[in-house]
Amino acid sequence: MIVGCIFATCRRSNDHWIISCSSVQRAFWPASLVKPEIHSRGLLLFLDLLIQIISMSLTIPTIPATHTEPITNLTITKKTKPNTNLSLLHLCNNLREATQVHALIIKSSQITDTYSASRLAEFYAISDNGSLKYAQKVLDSVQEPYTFLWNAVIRGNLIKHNPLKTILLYDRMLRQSVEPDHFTFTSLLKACTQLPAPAIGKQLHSQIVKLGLEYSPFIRNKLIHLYAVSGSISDARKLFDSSTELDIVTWNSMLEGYADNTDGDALHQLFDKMPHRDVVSWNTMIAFYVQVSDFKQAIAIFRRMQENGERPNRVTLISLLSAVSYLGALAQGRWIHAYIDKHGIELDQNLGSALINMYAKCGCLEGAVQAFRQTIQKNVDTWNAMITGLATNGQSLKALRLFSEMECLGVSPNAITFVSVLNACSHGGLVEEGVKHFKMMSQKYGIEPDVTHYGCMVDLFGRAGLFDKIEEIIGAMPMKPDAVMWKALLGACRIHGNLEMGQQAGHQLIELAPNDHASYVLLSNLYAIDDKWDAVHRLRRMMRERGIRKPPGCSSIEMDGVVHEFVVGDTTHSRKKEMYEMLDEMEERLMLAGYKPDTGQVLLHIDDEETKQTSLGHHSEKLAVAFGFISTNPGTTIRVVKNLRVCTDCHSTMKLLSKIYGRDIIVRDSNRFHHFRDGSCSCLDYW
DNA sequence: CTAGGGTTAG
Repeated sequence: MIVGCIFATCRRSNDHWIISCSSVQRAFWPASLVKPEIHSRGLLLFLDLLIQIISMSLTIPTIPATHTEPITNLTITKKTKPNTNLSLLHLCNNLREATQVHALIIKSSQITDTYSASRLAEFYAISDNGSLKYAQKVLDSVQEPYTFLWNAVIRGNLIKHNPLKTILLYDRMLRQSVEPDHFTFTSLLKACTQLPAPAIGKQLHSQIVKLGLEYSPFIRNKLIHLYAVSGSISDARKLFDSSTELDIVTWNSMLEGYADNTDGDALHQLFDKMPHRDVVSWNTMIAFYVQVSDFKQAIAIFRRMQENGERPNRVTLISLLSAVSYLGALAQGRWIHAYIDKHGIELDQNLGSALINMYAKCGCLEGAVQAFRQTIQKNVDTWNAMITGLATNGQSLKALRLFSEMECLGVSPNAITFVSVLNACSHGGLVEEGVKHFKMMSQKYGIEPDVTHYGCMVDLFGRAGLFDKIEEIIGAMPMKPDAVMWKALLGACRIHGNLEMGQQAGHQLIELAPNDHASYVLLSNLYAIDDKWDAVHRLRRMMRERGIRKPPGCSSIEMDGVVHEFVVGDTTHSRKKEMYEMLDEMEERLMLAGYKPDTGQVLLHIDDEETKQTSLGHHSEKLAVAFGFISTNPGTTIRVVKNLRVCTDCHSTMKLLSKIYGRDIIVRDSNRFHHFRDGSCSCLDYW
């Protein structure tokens, strides 16, 4: 694109460059190349010209293609006052280069010019190759900094996630009698929202009113957002209602306020009233329903979004994948993956991790591996998602192998990585590996274990029945055990029949999580194994008195993109008759295979042995599997998601069923995955 | 002369 003529001379006057060449030589614009005369002044001028052209501060004359005459003189004019140094700033690729330009600006005394200083400070503050330290230096070095300069540094601190500094800078700005404008306040209010510091926000609001800036739509939207998400939803609404012109951001800010306050009714009302909706509006709705665990509604909103012709973006897809993961709705998850591929959406680290996580939560490791491969730019989150996926799906050794691979590639693990790795060890019964990695995290990577890591160790030792090790680790850790840890211990005591320690753990757990039904149920299960029915009844009574109810067991299975849910003894499904026939057949074949019902964990106080059995036989996961059997071709993998932990009877039943019917059955319970195949389970009968 | 708003996984 750059042009001129062969052996030209380059002259520069105040606001333009002239390239001239002798009339003998023909110059073509814009095809031929420029070769300036090699004398130093001409060369320098020419380089200057090139830089200006690259930084686009020049107006280059266009010459029609029909022009065939030789050109002897070209005049290139400047768009604005030429400022080579500042133009260079935008060509800087790293901080070193920027400081060199900074030096040029100082050398040429340009730094005393407030405009140049501002642009320099802005570059340091905002750009990726910048440095807040240098921005601050520029601010400090200028005799009389003015609003723009302050705004640049303030905004820089906000962008680089330093909201507190942002507000402190504002204080200094006022002391130096620099008047803030609406740009200043938008940054400041955002800082207040991030902190959050609603009280400071209120003070700012009054200053905004004093300065007459309250009618700026930017400021108003930020204020609404701040009030809405920091608990003053009515104040937000007041501002919203008093606004004369509402733009889409105003609506979305208010919408997000209701979402944050989990006020679904107000949210929906507002959403329905919106004159226009954009992708953010829809995303807010979807994220809200994911947040309140109404995943079906989240997907329903997405359907509506599509009907309205709004194209989903990355955020939409991530929220949606999260909903699909919870539901275990693999077909819908696959649809999203196909959508991503079809629209050429690149798997960035977030979307990639969300996709890996979705496949893993649906018990589909092949999909997870594919998504992992497809994510080109992997970060620690990508690796974590894959390691977690392998660990939760019972592929402990593969998880550990992947961890080593990650280390080899020089990716630094973080605290979450170690949660996954330790989980892999505990689920796989790899005590030594677990201990090794537990030590590694602080010794090699300087990551201090938190309560979740200690919890993993309790799980690890608990599974192996090493109760003295557990006491050791609980005694040595610098924090108090949390509910998760007590649950892990209680689980271990149940498996190994350690009534005494289990009792202790159970009571600690009930004290720590008195409103969690699982606390009572786990302890009750422990008692039930030992036939301590008195204790079981006491716990039941305690639950009743405290108004704590065990939610009904509920299992779901996805069929042709529809999620079917079943509860114990469900009789509402349209194919109920076939299902119950299938259940009878299953029971018959189970009996033939030598199955004996395990009634030990029927929590309900049912005396009649036969009723106990029926109640067991109709546990929701069995219904879901029966439905799966009658709805799919032989050999198809059955994937079930359960809201509670699977009981021992269902567990042994599933093992047998997988063998009898020659089917892989994958059950995700509230705690982990069970891949049943050919009579055994990936959890190795420990959960 | 210059700039700016809302949504994101594990």
